[in-house]
Amino acid sequence: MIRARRIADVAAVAGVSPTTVSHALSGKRAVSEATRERIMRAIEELDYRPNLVASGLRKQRTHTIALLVADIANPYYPAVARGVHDVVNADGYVILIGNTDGDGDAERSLAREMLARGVDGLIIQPMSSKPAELRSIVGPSFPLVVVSEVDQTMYADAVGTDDAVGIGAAVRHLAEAGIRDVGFISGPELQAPGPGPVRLAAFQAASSALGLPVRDDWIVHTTFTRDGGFSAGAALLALDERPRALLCANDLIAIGVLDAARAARLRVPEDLAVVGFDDIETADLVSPRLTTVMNPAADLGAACARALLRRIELGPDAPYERTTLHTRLVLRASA
Amino acid sequence: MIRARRIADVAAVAGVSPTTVSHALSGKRAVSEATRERIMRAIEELDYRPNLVASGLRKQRTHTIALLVADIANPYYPAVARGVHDVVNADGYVILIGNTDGDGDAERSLAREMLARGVDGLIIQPMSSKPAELRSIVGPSFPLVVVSEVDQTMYADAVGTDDAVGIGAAVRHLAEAGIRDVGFISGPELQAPGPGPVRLAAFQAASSALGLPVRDDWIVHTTFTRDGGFSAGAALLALDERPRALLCANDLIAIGVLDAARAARLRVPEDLAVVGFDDIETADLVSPRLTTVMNPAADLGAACARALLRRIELGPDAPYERTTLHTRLVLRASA
DNA sequence: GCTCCCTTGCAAATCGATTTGCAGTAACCG
DNA sequence: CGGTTACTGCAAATCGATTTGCAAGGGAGC
Repeated sequence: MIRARRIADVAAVAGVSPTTVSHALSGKRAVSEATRERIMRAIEELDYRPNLVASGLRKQRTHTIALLVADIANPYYPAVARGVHDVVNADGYVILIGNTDGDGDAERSLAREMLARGVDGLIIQPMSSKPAELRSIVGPSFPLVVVSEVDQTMYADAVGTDDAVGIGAAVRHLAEAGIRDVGFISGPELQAPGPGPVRLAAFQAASSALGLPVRDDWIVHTTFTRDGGFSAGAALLALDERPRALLCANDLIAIGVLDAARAARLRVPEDLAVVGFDDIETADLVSPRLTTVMNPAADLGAACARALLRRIELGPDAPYERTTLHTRLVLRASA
Repeated sequence: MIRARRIADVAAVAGVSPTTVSHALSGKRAVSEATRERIMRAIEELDYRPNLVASGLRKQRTHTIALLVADIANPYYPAVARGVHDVVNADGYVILIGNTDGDGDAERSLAREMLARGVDGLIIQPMSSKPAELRSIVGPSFPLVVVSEVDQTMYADAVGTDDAVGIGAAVRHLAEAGIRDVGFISGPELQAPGPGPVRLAAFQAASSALGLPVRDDWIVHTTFTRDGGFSAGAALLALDERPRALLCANDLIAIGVLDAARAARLRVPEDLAVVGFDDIETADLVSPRLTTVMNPAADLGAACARALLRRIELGPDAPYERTTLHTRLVLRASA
């Protein structure tokens, strides 16, 4: 087995010390043009690639960042991941990815797992952990970006979307169509500020602002999946008094509701209006095409990545910042 | 700033040497029950977590693997990634992910980038690089799993799907419905054995096996996207003699073809039958529901992960193995 | 010609965990 | 009671790159 090349091998071939090779590569100290030339030729010849594990140990910088999402197989997150990837890759970083399934223990243990591997920063959309907990896990000066609808700049840099704006537009749109009996299907019922509760609160706020009643029995929690939407939707549609419209905390739930409506032989939007959230690609492909709130996933990922790189560069003393991206209602056929 | 705890801190608190702490943790050498107890208490008290960068440097094992896909935002790959994730996570591994966009240079440079970070293995679905090239990059004894429709056990462990079986079933299905004029929309035209060319070849083989003509002007290449499918489909449908059915190298292309058919005011499947490949979730949601070849993405990811872990455990001397997963035709409404 | 500075290079310490060689103690046997 | 074995523990070397302290050599200035 051929051993990987070390910096010492390069130094030997070039006839200099490892120090000089390192300086030639990093530019931390001047190296004569002739020497640098010899070193570069040696590197070429040996196909030398610096060992980033050793370098990471010494420099305490691995050029690796961690991205923790609920479920990469959920259609919303890949776009986020891609946004992150493209921004950080351009700066020579690679991504360690983890799926938490929205579980608080998994979030915390994966965060620790990543930290132990010396990542330079962490991007996470916490579903069950509080930002303060995460901050205490990673330590006070570690680059941490949380995705959150509410301001978290007490604890970390934050990136989020103005979900309330999109939800408000959706409620207003329904009200203008004369629809007052609106239900809401949220995500799992959790303590921490995940997207479900935030969107639910926005729905309640928008409704009362318009003087619309909010019925507790028309507010249900389920998983962020098509199946979850189907069963929650079926339950609501089986009520004696059923809502005339359903707002859903994400598109998968909304698509499940479309299934449920079809199963209940209800016409959409005539009998039941359905509004989703996220505007995943599929939203434009289902029948009827889904009216939904557009959530800029790739932009969000890119913004997170930029916030993280900025923090890595600036160090821990600069004040935390929050970036807010905009949502908007996309009118299609389902409402 | 609070420094992270080192093994020396634990040793000091427990009143032993770092050696003993390491042995207590790894079990490589016996440690008396009393000592182990003290060490564990010290670890608890200090919230010590071993630095995996240092450990990785010494042991040459980072418990990190790399996964290189064409585009994580493409709906097929997240399922693969999830399958890989769940299998390796259970063994304490985390995943470094990279998007190659099917570009050969990106594949090779990302592979090197990952190697420099000391990953214990690499899973890749090469779109433009030959397995032999990849093997030469990673070195002869490095754990490498390639996803490929054709056997690659000359160079690496391989996992693939029997795409020809699914494509054959699709062609036969069309033939049985009396459809002989079939076109094929493949992926980008590349030298290496990506999924596009393989599926195209399977189509040609299946057609001639059934004595069906294959017209070159009904075979086109495009990107693996909905837009690609739309423009390629529109071009084919604008021909004077247009095909009666279109097989597509993936579902996104097929969905784009459905768009094109709608734009050309053709009925599907009456005027044009459309068959996709992959069976992504969206395939069941479009209108008409897409007939497609099911490609077991999560299973594929899991199989890759198992193959890689097996290779890591067995070492380089065991012969390369190939795992083949099965595709099958899913009949829905579009063909 | 002498001093001072600048350039360039090297030896050695460092990052944090692992592992090998060596040794001290206790227990056990005949 | 001498000798062997088993059990524990430590000091030091190691993984590979980076960085600091030191110094040699050459050139410039007076």
